Amino acid sequence: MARLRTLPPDGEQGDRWEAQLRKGALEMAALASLWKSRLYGLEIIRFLENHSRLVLSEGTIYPILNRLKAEGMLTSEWVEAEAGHPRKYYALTESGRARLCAMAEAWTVFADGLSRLLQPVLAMEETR
Amino acid sequence: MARLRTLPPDGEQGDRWEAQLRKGALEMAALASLWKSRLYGLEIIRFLENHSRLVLSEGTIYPILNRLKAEGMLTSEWVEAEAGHPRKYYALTESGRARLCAMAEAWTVFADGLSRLLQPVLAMEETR
DNA sequence: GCATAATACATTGCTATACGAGGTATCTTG
DNA sequence: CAAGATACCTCGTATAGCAATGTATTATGC
Repeated sequence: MARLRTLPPDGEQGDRWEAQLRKGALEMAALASLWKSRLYGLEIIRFLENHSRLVLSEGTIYPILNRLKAEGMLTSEWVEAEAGHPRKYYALTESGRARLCAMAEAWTVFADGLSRLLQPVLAMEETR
Repeated sequence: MARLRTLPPDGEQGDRWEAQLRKGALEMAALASLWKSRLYGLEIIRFLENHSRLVLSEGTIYPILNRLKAEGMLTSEWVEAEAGHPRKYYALTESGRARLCAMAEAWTVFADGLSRLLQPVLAMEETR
C-alpha cells in the first residue's frame, strides 16, 4: 500500500553517511568537552571544533545539553559576563563523570571492533 | 489492530546511548563484511558478530542491504543451496569498494578525533 | 535614545535511521 | 502433511541530528 513516502530528493547522499556516523557519539563528545573545566554552550561547540573534527550547530548542542542535564549528568549555572550576554555554564556532575568513563570504555571497544573490521581495507590503501 | 508493543522496558536509557552510537557505522560495517568474499544476509549478521562487537537484527540488515544495492554499492544473486532455503548473496561493486575506502578513511579521522578528546578520561581510568 | 549589530540561549519541524515484531517462502524430517 | 529450521522481507515506532528561526541582553553608531 502506498506509503506516502517522501522520497529523498537525494541522489547524492555521498556525505550523508558521514553525518549519520556521528549519531550518538555527540553526547559523549559533549561530556568529554567538560572534563577539564566548565564551559558555556557556544564554547562547547568551539571546543569540539578545535579539539576534534566535530562540527555541531546550536540546534544540535542545546538539546543534547538539556537531555544530559535532565538525566543529572551535568549542572548549569548562569554567569554574568563582564560584557555581553550572560552565559550558562555547564559542568559535569559525579554521575556525569562516571557515565563519561563508562562511555569512553565502551567507545574504545566499539572503535576497536570497527578498526579490526576495516583493517584489510585500510591495509590496501597504504599499498596503493 | 493492536500491535503488542514491547515498550523498551527501560525508561532508563543508560544503555540506549550505546545503541545510538552505532548509527551510521552499520552501513560501513556491512560493506566491510563483504570485502574479502560475498556473503548472504544472515551470514553477514554472523560475520559482524564474530569479527567485531556489532549485533544487528534482520530488521536492521535488510534495509541497509537494499539501500546499498539501490545505490549501486553492491549486487545480489540468488544461489540455490545444496540443502535448505536458497540464499541471496551480496557482493561489492567497484563503487562499493571505492565508497568503503572513503568511509574507512573518514572513520579513521573521526575516531582519532574522538580518541584525542577522550584521552584525558581514559588516562585517568588507567591510574585508578 | 533609538536602530543596528553582536553574542548567546532556546525551540520547532523535517528527515533518516535502527530495530522489534510479524510475515512469507523453501526445504527437511518423521 | 505437520512441524521445524533456515532465510528473506516489511511495517510501525521512537529517536536523533540539524537547519531555520525566535528571543533576550548588551554594545556601538549616529
